[in-house]
Amino acid sequence: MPKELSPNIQDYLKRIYELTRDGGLATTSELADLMAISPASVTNMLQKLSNTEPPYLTYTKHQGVRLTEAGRRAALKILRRHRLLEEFLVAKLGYTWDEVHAEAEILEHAMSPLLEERMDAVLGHPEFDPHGDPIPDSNLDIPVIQQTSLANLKIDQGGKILRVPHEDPQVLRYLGKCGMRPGVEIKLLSRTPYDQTMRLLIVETGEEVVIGPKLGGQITVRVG
Amino acid sequence: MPKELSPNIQDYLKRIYELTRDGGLATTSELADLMAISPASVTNMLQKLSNTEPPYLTYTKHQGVRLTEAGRRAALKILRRHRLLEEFLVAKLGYTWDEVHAEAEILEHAMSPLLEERMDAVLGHPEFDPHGDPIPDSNLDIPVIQQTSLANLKIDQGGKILRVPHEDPQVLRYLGKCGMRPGVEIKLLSRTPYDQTMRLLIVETGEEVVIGPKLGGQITVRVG
DNA sequence: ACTATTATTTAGGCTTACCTAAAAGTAGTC
DNA sequence: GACTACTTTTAGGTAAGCCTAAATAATAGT
Repeated sequence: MPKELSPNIQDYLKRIYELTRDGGLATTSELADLMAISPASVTNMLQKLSNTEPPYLTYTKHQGVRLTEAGRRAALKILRRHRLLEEFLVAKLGYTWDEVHAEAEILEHAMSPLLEERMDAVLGHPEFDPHGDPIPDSNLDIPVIQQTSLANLKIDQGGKILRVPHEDPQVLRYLGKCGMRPGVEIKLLSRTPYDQTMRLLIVETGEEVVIGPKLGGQITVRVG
Repeated sequence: MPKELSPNIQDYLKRIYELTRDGGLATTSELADLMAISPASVTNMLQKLSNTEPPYLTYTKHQGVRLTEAGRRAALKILRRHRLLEEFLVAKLGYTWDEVHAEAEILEHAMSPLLEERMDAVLGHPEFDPHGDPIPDSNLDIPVIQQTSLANLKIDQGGKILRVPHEDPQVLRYLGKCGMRPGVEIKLLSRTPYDQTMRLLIVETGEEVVIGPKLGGQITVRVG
């Protein structure tokens, strides 16, 4: 019986999950940065979490960490709550997509299994949150969709925006105002040679949008 | 600018508020009992909370505590969140009145002012929670209603149940099954001489209910 | 009024999770 | 291969909030 993890630990696991989605390792300083705490504190916690039974992560000194299966499941559990909450806040309480992240970040740790279940039910078991991020189902399975980064689009290629996985409210408000929301059809008009800045057409409105490569690189689309 | 109080401290203040609603003092052991922690821990916290600037309570060694105005306001803030949450869970997420207390107890500490405001709005600024307890408004004013304990009813006197302020799910399920819910009209049929057990008529259904003096003493009614 | 019981406080410790400062390891450049 | 710069770890410390055990104050019974 895995005992109840502290909110702190849940946060560490969630962050590590996010940092290692590419299959690589997460480093001490990446984590320290992301969580706005000192590297020393991170080292301590990583050591602790790799010496539990079962261990939540595999940790190699000076190299980095990755989650074990136990760690991954714990991370997905929180991620499910987080994304369900975001969807709930938008769908039922009139939040905008830039307001939900910070709120969910706190509420996710105060959420009982019953509440999770009820929210899931009244939302009709949603598959995606307001940013288009997939919500793991109650078995922690994640819907898989064929997707690619906006940065991979070819000139004149169109697609539908799937995910805008930013957390910064300012960024989200800006993107929202441009029409860069999940579900929106876009087409790549041109790309500047040197810095890869993209000029896009919002198909519905005919509006044109300019997006830098850094912002655009994280937005994912389904081409076609 | 009063700094952000920790969940722990908020809980202490809320408990003390509840214990001193009769105007008296709360004692160390009452608090220790209620919070299921040792008396020594309570003493520590009481000393701490009476030495802040501003102090949240006035504490006299070996006598007891009561809240200051700052303490009372902090307590009401939490109480508002707690009761709004209870109402929200019942009205919007299909909870029963015996399930909401424990859930709200945790969520109340994770609730932002924005969330409080949105819940209040979608509920239409409710005045009472599912147990009939009054919800302080956003100025922390509490609706006043003329009420008396069920224990004060005279034989053959009728009234409408206003509050059933129990927390124990078992008790609430029992009372609910009997029809003892806020809003229900009842009439006192008889009272046993020695222990004051009450026999009541649920007016709507014509059903009869027997309630001990301890349970009944906490239920409040509006007579007439 | 005195003693037994009960309630409360003091004293000293533990755990979690953070910190800073100093030591040690890793990597890139000459 | 050695020097510098950077990252990471170790060591030692702090604050919150809980604990137990021992000391002290209040209360109640005779």
